[in-house]
Amino acid sequence: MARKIGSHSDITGPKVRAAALRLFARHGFASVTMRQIASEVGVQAGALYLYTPDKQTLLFDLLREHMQEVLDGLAAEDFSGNPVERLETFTRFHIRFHLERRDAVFISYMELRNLTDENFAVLEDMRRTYEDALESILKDGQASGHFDVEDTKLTTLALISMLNGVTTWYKPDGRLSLERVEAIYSDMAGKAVRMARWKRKQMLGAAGQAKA
Amino acid sequence: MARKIGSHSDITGPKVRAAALRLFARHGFASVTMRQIASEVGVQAGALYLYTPDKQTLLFDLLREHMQEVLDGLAAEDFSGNPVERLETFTRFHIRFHLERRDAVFISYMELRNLTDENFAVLEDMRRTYEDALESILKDGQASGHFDVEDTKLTTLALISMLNGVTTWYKPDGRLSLERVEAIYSDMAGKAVRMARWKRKQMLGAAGQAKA
DNA sequence: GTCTATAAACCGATAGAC
DNA sequence: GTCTATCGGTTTATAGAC
Repeated sequence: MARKIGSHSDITGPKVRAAALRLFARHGFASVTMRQIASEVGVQAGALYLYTPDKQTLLFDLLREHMQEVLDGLAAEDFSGNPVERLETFTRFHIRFHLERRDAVFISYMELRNLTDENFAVLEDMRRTYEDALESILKDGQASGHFDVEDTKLTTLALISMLNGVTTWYKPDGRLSLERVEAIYSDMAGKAVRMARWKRKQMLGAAGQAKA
Repeated sequence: MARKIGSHSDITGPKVRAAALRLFARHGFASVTMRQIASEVGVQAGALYLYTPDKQTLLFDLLREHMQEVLDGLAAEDFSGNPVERLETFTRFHIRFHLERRDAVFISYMELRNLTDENFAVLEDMRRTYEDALESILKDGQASGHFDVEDTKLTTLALISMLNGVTTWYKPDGRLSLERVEAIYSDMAGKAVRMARWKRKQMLGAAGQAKA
């Protein structure tokens, strides 16, 4: 149980990542210095290199960790139900989960170009996996007649952009509660893709005529 | 008409701004050096200070110039017609105009925090003016019964986020033409805010009953 | 595991020659 | 208007003491 004095690897490590995440989001990767991060943690700059081989890898690890959490969180959601319900589950999950990780979301969008090509490719794959989850909902809804979408890929990107926007203005103690924001966005997303009632009736009518 | 040899102020000035815009968008303000910009233009680093007092002012001038162009462009559009038509005009303008200025759009979103508080406030005012133009369309449509929006401010931000997203993935020689992208986005925006037919009928019916 | 000290390079901005 | 040279300060990363 005895721990060597001066050994804080399992404490300092997470503190380094947390400080780096916050500083990168606040000031940008390029303009944050290793000395700033070290100062935030309460160690000297040289000590940081016990926890990361270099500055760029520190950024990459933060972004990969974030994307993995997003994918794990999505996998833990309950996606039973029809496409309309699944879309609501997705939009509510996305808003809630991303609002809790605004620093990481911001960095994920802005600092990708500070990565090497290989590191970028890894994150790009993870992002695509996430987008595919939404697109498959749209495709299913299109097939079942719940949705009326011209282009599922484009619509996927449009919806995610819309949902991401919430991270740029939402304030936890602001005018609207999280529940209300989730509801409004979820409603907008639904309306943007759902088949209109009159159009659905028209199609059902045409199908009936075809049968008769 | 004779021009002093070595005098290229009216040529080099724009070249400096163009190079800075491209480099800032590509690599981020903080990681672009004055020497890189100078090299791109074909002069030495010291010569740049004939065209800007310092690096930060160079960024600010680029962003203010961009926002002014956006506001001028918007003012030149024809906003006659009902709210549904005006919303389409706005969305198509936004997509077209922003896709032609992707570097500036990207920087406008990411590099605001590298500005002084005063400079930031100037751009924030201009941005708000632009958002207000969209919100007034939503308010008018809400009043006229064309739209069914829970919160015009939030919806404004959501729509602009959605439209901005196009700049992150659109490729001029991609699968979809600009016209088609404009049409799909405009359609999605319209559906997201428009009053459903059945709901409008219900309201008109209720109004009729109230009269009787 | 953290410190101090330092290497090697680079930065923004300025001064003065032409 | 542009150049060269340079000042004063910063950076990432490493070496070695404790």
